[in-house]
Amino acid sequence: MPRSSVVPLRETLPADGASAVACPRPAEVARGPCGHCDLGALAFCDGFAARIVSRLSRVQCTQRFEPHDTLFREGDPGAAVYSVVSGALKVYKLMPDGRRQITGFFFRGDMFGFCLDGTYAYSAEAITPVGVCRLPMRRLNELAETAPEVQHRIMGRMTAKLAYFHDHVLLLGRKTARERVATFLLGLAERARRRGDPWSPLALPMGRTDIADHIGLTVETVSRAMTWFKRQGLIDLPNPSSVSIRQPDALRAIADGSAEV
Amino acid sequence: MPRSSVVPLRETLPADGASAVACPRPAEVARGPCGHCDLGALAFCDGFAARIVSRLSRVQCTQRFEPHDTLFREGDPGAAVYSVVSGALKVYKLMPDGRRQITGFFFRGDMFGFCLDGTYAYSAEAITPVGVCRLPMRRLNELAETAPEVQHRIMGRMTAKLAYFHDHVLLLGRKTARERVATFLLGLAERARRRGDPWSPLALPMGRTDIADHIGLTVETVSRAMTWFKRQGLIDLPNPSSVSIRQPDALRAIADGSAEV
DNA sequence: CGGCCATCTTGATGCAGATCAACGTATATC
DNA sequence: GATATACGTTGATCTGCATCAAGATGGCCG
Repeated sequence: MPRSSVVPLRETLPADGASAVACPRPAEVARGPCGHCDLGALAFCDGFAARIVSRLSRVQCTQRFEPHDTLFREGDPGAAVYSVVSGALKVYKLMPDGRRQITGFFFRGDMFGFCLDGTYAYSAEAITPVGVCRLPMRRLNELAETAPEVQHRIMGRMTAKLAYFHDHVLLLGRKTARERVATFLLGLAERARRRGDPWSPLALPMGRTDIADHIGLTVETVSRAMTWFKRQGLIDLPNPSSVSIRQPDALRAIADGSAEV
Repeated sequence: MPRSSVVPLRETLPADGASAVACPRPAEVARGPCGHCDLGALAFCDGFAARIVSRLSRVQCTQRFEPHDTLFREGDPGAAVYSVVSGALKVYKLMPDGRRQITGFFFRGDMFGFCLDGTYAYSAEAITPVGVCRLPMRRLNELAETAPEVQHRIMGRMTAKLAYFHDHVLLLGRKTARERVATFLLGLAERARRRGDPWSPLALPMGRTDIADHIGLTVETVSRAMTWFKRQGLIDLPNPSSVSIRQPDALRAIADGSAEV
């Protein structure tokens, strides 16, 4: 049995922890399509007709969470989807003995929280301070009935997530440790680039343990792979939470499994 | 590097192989919501208004494939989604060196073929003789604009697939060989039960190599796990392509990682 | 400044599952 | 019925990564 991080199954923060500000209506954050966030083109509601934006704006609710806060837990009734406004968070499943699998990291512009049978199949926890835009699924469905573009956008986000899972399943099922780490780093860099964040040096807000629990390895193996890349001159590690990608092509070759090494 | 089945990267059948009958319009199969299949409540169009069913019926196209036929290949322009009418098929991704990851098996009532940027991110191949109902994505989107129930159903299928991936990623990232095989067998049985097929003895239309390439193991390890379950009296293997689940609870305990062994 | 704690890295060792190698078993072909 | 071919099972050995163990590094707080 692989070790994973073996979460002690202790109680984490209640989902409605004190640090979660409940739905402040005033537009306190900044400019954006609906006035509630500063995501611009990354916002879920970007490009929608004014009528739709205004209705979304009325049903949405902005929340903030601190590191280690739990947004919701596996098994909770799943009433809403979330759009990340700022910060980073992770979504994971636990096994009865504490083995953990992180099924996704989410950043500015990402959406998560889709669920089947009205129950979340996984838990969500903030990594850094996080701002989210919470959209009740019921309201979203109502709105979507008369606004095909809403449905279309939701489906687009879900399709992207499905594509990501196909890749990740290939990674977990068939790639070696170094291939996994290389793939992970390049994937993070690509996502940073797409949302307009610096991708080299690339920020690694999550710890080594989280990385390990995402790509099916142990902390030690992740660390060794990183050190090896560094010694090969493929990356630089100015500090544990950022990476400079020095030779993207070489890293890409490793990630694809086409490297000669 | 795990061995996987190392597909020789040879050319398989062209996607429009001779055996694929192109869109016979007459309702040749049997009774069903739209008259083109006999899926009943499993059909994509089940329960839709007559107007919708009739429009779906006009844009759909029934195809048949023989074992080893390729429906589409990774990188092909992705113009349609498929609903399985009969038979079994698999969807997979390849690495440049031939390592293969099967990302899903599909049976009667299942849908697949959702794709991002109009390009399939994976290949699809028939395992047994297969009948599918092909729905052009463009037409489906048009229809969905005025029929929220269509959008809603598509989203439901996608959400189910996302939930499956969360579970499968946990399996691949954190479960042992026996846990994986137990989980796989129970998952197949559950799906068979839901679609009204016999679940014990359970049919295994796919070979051991396919199973291995789905759950991230080698054929030998899959075989050994099965033999072990058999010796423990948890299952019976009347022949390689069917399993009788003798002790579902014990198997479930292993699958969950809560077994004492 | 110094001690503490969490996190990351590095080294030594062990083992689950991959690999290599036969050997059954079943279906197809002539 | 003999032969061939694909697939599944079983055994022996090897190895990549997990595990165990111990430093290094750095932020935080008294």
